[in-house]
Parts: sequence; structure tokens; C-alpha cells
Amino acid sequence: MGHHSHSHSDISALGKYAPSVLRYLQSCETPQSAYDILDALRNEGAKAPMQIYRALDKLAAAGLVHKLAKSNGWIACDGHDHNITNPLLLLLSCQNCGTVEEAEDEELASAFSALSDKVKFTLQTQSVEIDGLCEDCEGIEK
Amino acid sequence: MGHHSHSHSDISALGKYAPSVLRYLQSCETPQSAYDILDALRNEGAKAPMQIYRALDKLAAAGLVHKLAKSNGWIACDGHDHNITNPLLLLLSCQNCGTVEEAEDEELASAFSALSDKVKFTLQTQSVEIDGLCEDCEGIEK
DNA sequence: TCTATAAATGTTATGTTATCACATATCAAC
DNA sequence: GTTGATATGTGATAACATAACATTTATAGA
Repeated sequence: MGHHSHSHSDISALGKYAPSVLRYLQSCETPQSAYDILDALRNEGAKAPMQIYRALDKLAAAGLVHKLAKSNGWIACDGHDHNITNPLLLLLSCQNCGTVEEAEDEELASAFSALSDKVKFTLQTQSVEIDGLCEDCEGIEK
Repeated sequence: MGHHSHSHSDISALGKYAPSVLRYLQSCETPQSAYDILDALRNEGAKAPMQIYRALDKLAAAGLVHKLAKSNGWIACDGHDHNITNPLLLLLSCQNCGTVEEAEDEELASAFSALSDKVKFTLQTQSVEIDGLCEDCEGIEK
């Protein structure tokens, strides 16, 4: 069997398939569905959706992947440190090429926080999905 | 048979089931799934999901209903005039009681527009879904 | 080490959401 | 009325997600 080394950030602690799922998402240019991931990981033993969803849930809780609600797709986090001082993550999703760019914006995050008081609504959202056209696709469209 | 009166805002122009679907959503406190709506409209002849989705698609295009991407639920528009000068619609979704409140915010909309230039991304999004706790549920939770 | 327990993973079945594809009906133009 | 376009009806199926339980693996205590 052999031993397993474990550091504080050992991703294998997030489950058997977490490393493969993350690696696969990192290799993709565009969001992938859970079933896309399942198909890609068949040769690593994955056989049922649950195995993938379990890995995705834990990866998402760890902030290593993000889900796009509108498309049911998943992406690997780009490595941005989405921290406590600016917790609002923006996911800029290009409707032409499908790529998703992560961004943060102090001004938008501030307006967001301010909104919470104005409307008397306690915000729990930590990311916002935004559709549009990326720089490359702007103008090219159609 | 009889004749049908038609004004420029005749909702029946959006399809046979559009009026019933809108009326039903207006009667609900919380978002309803397409299948919820289907069940509610069985006595009006609706039999298959397509009939509901067709109505929802047209109603959404007309801005009369909104879809919540995270929950796959639909709500009737609250009547706010989501206009050209401030096109960003905020959907404040309470994670405790399920109600969705619509709001607009000049500051947030401005920050949103400004973002577009900063990150070189052409925004197409016209609404943003925000999760949290409404005034009534704040503190009550758990 | 043995074994009891908990945790993780495997697996089947099913629930939920959405669309395709094609049939039938309605309506307007000619 | 025939044609052609649009709307609606309908069955089948695709796509997304979880429930429920079986099995395996890890872990802790005796």
C-alpha cells in the first residue's frame, strides 16, 4: 500500500475524486457539467454522478471550484485569493466563447455592502454571475 | 367562439397559457418551478411541461416574470419599471422564508457599469440574484 | 491485534428540470 | 379552399441532481 503524505492543504482530504475533478476542471477552458466530469473520469474509476457531486461539493466549500447557476457548469478557481476584506467574487461569463473570467471590484463590493443596509436585507451571497462578452468576442459576435 | 379584443399590452398575445401562468405566479408568495405551475394549471388544460416553458419564455422576454437560476424557480415581476436608465434588477432571495424582493440601486448599477470598462467585458446581464435573509427572518433564523 | 464504530465510497434507483421532435390545429393571405 | 406560417398538443427523452442503502476503509479503544 505505501503511506500517504498529508499537508494542511492536501486536496485528497476532500475525497477520493477531488484531486482528479479539480485537475480536470483546471485543464478545461470552459465550464463543465458534473456529467462531463464523470465521463472524463471513467478511466479513473468514477461510475456514478454521486461520486462527482460529492467531490464538487467539498471543492466548492473549500473555494477551489465555482458553480455557474445559470448553466449548471463548474469551473476551477483561477487562484485569486477571494479574501475576507473583499469577499465578492465576480464571474464574468462570455456568452460567445463560454470562457469565465474571475474578477473583484472594490467599488462594486462596497455598493453591495451598502445595499444591505438600504434594503434591510442581510447578504449571504459571495459570488455574482455576470453574462456578457469578453474582450476577444466583443464585436466578433454573430 | 366569439371575438377577441386586443390591446398593445394584451398578454394573451404571449400564448394560450401566458395569462394563467402569470396570474398563478402573482398569487404565489415564493418562486414556483415550472412543474409546480403545470400542476396548478392542469384544470385549465395544461398537460405537458412544454406548454408551461413556452409561456414562461415569452413572459420572461417581456419582463413579466423572472427566473431564479439557483433554484430553478420563477416569480412574477413585482411591477417595478425596470427601465433603461437603471437597468440592473436585483432579486433579493431570502434563504429562510423563500420570498424574493425586487430592488434597484443606483450606486450598485453605476459600479456595475464602471466595472464593464475596467475589465473590458461587455455586460449583458440585466438582473442579479442575491441570497440572504430578509428583514423578517434576520435573527429568527435556526 | 481485535473489534466496534464512524466515515468514506460504491451503487441502484429515483426525483427533478428541460428540451427535442413531430403531430395537429389555427389563422391569415391569396 | 389551398397554401404557408405560427401556435399548440403530446410522447419521448435528455440533462441535472439526490435519496437510500450496501460495502469498504479508516480509526480509536480495549
